Order: sequence, then C-alpha cells, then structure tokens
Amino acid sequence: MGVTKSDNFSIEQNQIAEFAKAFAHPARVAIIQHLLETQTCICNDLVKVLPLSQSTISQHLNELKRIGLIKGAIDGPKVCYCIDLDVWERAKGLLRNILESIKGCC
Amino acid sequence: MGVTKSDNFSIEQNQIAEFAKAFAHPARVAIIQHLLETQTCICNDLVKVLPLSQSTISQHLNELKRIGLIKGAIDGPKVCYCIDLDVWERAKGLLRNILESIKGCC
DNA sequence: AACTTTAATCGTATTATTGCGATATATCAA
DNA sequence: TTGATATATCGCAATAATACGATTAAAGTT
Repeated sequence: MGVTKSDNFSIEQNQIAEFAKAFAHPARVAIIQHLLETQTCICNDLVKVLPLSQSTISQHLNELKRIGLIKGAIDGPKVCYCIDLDVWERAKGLLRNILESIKGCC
Repeated sequence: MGVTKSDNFSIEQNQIAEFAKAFAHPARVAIIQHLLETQTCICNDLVKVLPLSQSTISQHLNELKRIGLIKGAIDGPKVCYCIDLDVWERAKGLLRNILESIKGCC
C-alpha cells in the first residue's frame, strides 16, 4: 500500500527512524551542520549558503521542526532557528545506543 | 523537480545522509536490531519476526546491502546476513561526529 | 504610504519509497 | 523425481518526498 506500517513497530523503533530521517537528506545534514557551526541562531543565511530555493529550504526547516531537532524564534520579520538541545540529546542517546551496541560479527 | 540534488552537497554530507537512511525506517531499524542481537548471521527468521511480507523484507535487506551496512553470505538455499563491521564503524564515526559536535545553543 | 526583506504556504510536477502478491529460481530433503 | 524451503525479482498500486515558482503575509525602512 505504500505506507510505512509504523503501528507494527515499537515506539523506540519509530523514534529512531524519525530522528534518522532528519539526517537522511544531504540538504538537512547541511542545515544541521550550519546550525551547529553558527551555534547562535541563524535565519535565512541558509538561502545564500545552500544551493536550494527559499521554499525548499523552508520545507526542510519545517521537517526538522516537526521532528523536533530544531526550534524557531520569531525576531521581527526573521525567524531564528537553533538546535533544540533536549531533543538533540534524546536523538543522540537513541542513535548512539544502537550504533554502539555491536559486539562482533560473523 | 523531485530529485534529491546530491551533486550540490559534499561527499561527507551525502554519506551521512545515506547511512542515516538505513535507520530512517522502523522496519530497517528492527532488522538491524535483530542482526545486532543475534550477532551471528541470520536469514529469514526476519519473515517470522517482522510484520511484513517476505518480498518487502527482502527489499529492505537489499537496501541495507546497497548502503553497505550489511552483507549476505550464501549458505545453500539460505542467505545469511550480518553487519559489515568496517562500514558500520564508518557510519558510527560519521554519525557520532555530527551528533557530538554540539557545543551549546541559543 | 510605498518599498524591501523575510519566510511561510500553495500549486504542481517529478521521482522515490513502501508494500504485497505472484512468479521464478535454487537448494535441500524425501 | 517430487516436494518443501528460502530468496530474489517483477509488476503493480498507493503514498511520501523533493523541488521550484508564484503568491501571501508580516515586519521593518524610507
């Protein structure tokens, strides 16, 4: 049917998948890296930095906001985005947990 | 146009996105977790364990193989899959690197 | 008030992803 | 040889994701 059958998997599995999705596109990786570098919030410098249109970047930002990894603060006509530390830590924990749970292999 | 514009991003950004994609679906998370648990290779126990059809699971396995995180060894009529340690370590390094590069926030 | 900047959203086109049944193939067991 | 088991692949359908231009809306600026 084409739809991800989320219901059949655990909450944790869905959460991991959701966080991973944030990093599953090079444009979103670039956005996140930029936010990590500038540390302090940025707004639409991204439009100048990334090879994508304003509307596309806005969509990616919205997706990251939906996932929870970033949050935006309105500042006049601008919106300053930054990493949401709490959510980031949860994502880090979940992903680190699965990445480091390897003990050996065949 | 609907296509991810990979060319406009760095190799590293694309690699991170590619590895993240492996985890960006609950079914693949479940498959990976199962492979991590059983440690030794498994084949199509997955069909019995996961709420998905054989063909769908085969597709997910193929996607993971394409990304490189797992490899399959033919054993008679079966195929035993397991984590590819080298690739896994590279994925771990890249993802850990970005996840831990946060210094603070607004 | 007119203009600029910023950003979200709408509409649309295109491609990717997810999923399943059916089928094909290969190996092993009886 | 016949049958069972294990997998991959094909064909199809439906939904999701990516991207852009155009438009809208809000907040400053002149």
